Amino acid sequence: MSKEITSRSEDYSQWYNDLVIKGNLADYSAVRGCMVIKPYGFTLWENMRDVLDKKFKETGHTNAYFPLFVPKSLFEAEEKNAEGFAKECAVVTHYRLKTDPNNKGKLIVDPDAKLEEELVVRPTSEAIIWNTYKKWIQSYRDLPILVNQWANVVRWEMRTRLFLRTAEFLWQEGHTAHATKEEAIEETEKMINVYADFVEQYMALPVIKGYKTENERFAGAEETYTIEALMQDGKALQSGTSHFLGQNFAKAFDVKFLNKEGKEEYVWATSWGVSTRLIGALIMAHSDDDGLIIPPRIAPFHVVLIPFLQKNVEERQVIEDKTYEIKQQLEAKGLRVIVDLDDTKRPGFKFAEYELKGIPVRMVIGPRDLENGVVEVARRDTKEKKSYTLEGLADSISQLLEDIQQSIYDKAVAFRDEHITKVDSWEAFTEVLDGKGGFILAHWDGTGETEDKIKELTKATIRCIPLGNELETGKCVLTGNPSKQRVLFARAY
RNA sequence: CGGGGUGUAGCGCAGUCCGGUUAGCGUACCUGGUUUGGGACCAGGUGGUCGCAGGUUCGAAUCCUGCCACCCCGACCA
Repeated sequence: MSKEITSRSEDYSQWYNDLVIKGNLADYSAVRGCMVIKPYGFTLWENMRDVLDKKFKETGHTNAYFPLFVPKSLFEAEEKNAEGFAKECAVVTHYRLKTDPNNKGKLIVDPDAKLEEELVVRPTSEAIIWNTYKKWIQSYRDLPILVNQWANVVRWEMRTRLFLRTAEFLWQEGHTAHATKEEAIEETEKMINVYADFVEQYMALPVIKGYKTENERFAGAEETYTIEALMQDGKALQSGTSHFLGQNFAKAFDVKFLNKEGKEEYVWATSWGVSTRLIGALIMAHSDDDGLIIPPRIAPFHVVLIPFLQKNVEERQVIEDKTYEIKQQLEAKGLRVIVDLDDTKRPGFKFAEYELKGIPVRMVIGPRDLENGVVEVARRDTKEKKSYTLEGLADSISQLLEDIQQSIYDKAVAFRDEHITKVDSWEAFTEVLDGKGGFILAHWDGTGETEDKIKELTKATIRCIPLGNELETGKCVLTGNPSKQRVLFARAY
């Protein structure tokens, strides 16, 4: 009806937009390229954030906060990083507005209030953080520094998409400083594993861990690790990255420490981040033509209770009481529950509404059910309906939620596995790309030129060189030059 | 930034080509009633600077000029 959503087969992009908007996660705003994350969407983000934050703390990190603005001179210190972000930076040049003398009631930028030094709105915080770390670090005893910040960043993208690419987005960025290269690399790997575990176990989304080619690497990094997820349209989505920054930032910001031998050395660095983009990944990986499908572990609500309210006041009260009793039982087990008592809407309407919003379990409570000591339970992922006895209900629902979590994951794994194709010829490469899509494992001669050429010809990029990749001699799928291993290609968001 | 499209009630649209009473339809919303196990029905109602700014005209949603925003595709990117 009014909330009808476009089907995936009809228009995948529109389907995605419909889910975000009509599923109540986010909305467009008056600011170009920026979105409003609505309460329902933000609750989802908070749930994700809480799990990640706990994992960061368990791995020894603490939170801090650094400024939104970066003086241009600091920003440009690490050249490669600065160059990489230069063309998408918002820049503050003035600090005051004034009334337009020619047009009362309107404001203009006061030309007399020009900043001596322009401020870059952070697209990422390495510069301001390493400028700070310089003050914190003198000896090996000051290391490691394991800091994370939850923040907003701005990247002035030409083309934006809700959650996937907006001009401003929310993320966390970890920035660590270490005494040795080995320790920094270990940290980089540790954090990509934290991300992979989170995404797989909580978001029910299987990922492929790997490292990026030089072309795809973060500007200023020596090595970039990535987790790559697969969307239902066969395109890959980079879902998190962890960078080994070597001594690049330490050198740029002159951050040295005295080691145990009393010798001065540059500090080794890492940075790692995931963003609200993960919500986009979640939507595109799991949802269907009826709406969102959200894995229970991060869902804003686990269960919606829909009582069938009767006209008769007494009967009505019985149902209502029972509904709240069930709510309490479920909440006592730690479940997040909402009750819908709105009797201006009919049940069918509500069913569709909560399916759209992706609440994992719907429970219907009516007189017919109560007579039999049961409630009707429908799971969102499969739409399967079943009666559950009231006895031990909270336990059986907890178990059901676990089953749903697992089954969403299993489905995504099956889809992902079906969409990893090994190819050995250029014909097969393009055929798979244009046909079933997904990941392609193919030989590559290891040169950036070949990578660029493949991208130019097909829009496919090397998503990563999988961790623990088997070595296997072969011939590059494009050039026929010798290759030591297969790498993972895909078209990507 | 290039190509295409859209902008009229909260949402979805018609009307624009060919200017002419009071700008219409669906839905949502409000009131009352009947309903309620998969998107209810009847009756009555509220809601509009027709994206913005100029211009042409007796008269502009409609014609002209400029601008803005958003969507889709591309280049760029997380």
